[in-house]
Amino acid sequence: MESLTIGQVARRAGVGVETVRFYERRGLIQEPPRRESGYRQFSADVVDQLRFIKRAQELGFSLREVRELMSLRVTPGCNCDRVLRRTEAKIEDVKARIRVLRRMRGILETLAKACRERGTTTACPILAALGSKGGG
Amino acid sequence: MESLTIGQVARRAGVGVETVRFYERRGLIQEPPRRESGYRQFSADVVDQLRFIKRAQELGFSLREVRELMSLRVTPGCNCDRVLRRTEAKIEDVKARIRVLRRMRGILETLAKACRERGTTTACPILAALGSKGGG
DNA sequence: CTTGACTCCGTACCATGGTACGGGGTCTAG
DNA sequence: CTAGACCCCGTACCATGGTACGGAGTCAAG
Repeated sequence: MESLTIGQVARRAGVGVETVRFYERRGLIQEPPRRESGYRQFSADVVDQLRFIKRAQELGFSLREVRELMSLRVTPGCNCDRVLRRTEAKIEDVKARIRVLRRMRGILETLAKACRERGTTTACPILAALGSKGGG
Repeated sequence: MESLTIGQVARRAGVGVETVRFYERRGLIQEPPRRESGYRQFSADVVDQLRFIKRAQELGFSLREVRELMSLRVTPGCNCDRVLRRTEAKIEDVKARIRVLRRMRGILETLAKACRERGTTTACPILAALGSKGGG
């Protein structure tokens, strides 16, 4: 099996070398074996793991959550029920976040609408709603 | 005009004393006049400003953004158009976050469904999707 | 063997949004 | 006058997600 240096996995995954070390410290990727010299020897799988981290982050997961997701992957014997339960919990988590954001969007849209429909002499309804006393 | 101590404005606004000082350092509230002793003398308006900050934060504005909003608020004549534009930008921001989360929810639900329907001898589809190459 | 790119490590630093600590001064009620 | 609550300040600390620095060792090409 060919092994990759930290620079190689970093480039292939599109992250920085320091980021890979950072993820290692945070437990998102396993500590790889080393050469005599101390150089890390990564397997190509780590590139996929790094890409998974990036994707999950883009989807709003914190590194802590990503680590949880990835720890399921490492479980020997693949305890699929536990994986499923965690995934379902994560789905509920995502749904809750969507609900919060939807509420925010609704409020903001109501405010923006009121603002667009205001009379020219009327005070800004957005600022009013946020608690302004009219310019002070 | 009665003046309030930092503890009084903090209690009335429902934030901590340290938080008020923190906002002052960040430029979200003006530096108030002081007594001879150095004690801050806040006007009651600051309580409203602190509540404004809290509400804006709940709507997803960062402190930097809140500071911008407040500087608009202070502008004489209430520059409503600029407030509206920032609010609309924030709406787009929130919408984008919702889209991302919805996509993730879809992916997670697809995985969970496949997992529930898997044959007992089949490898966990969730782990497969996470990039597992067989338990390493 | 030299050169230059790469890697090692610990540590410090950036922004964000605060919270906590410690040693001092102040204010107010009793 | 004293006790206790409050306030002052600077600074350090928490978590999050990295980025940068500097001195040293390593590796591969020429």
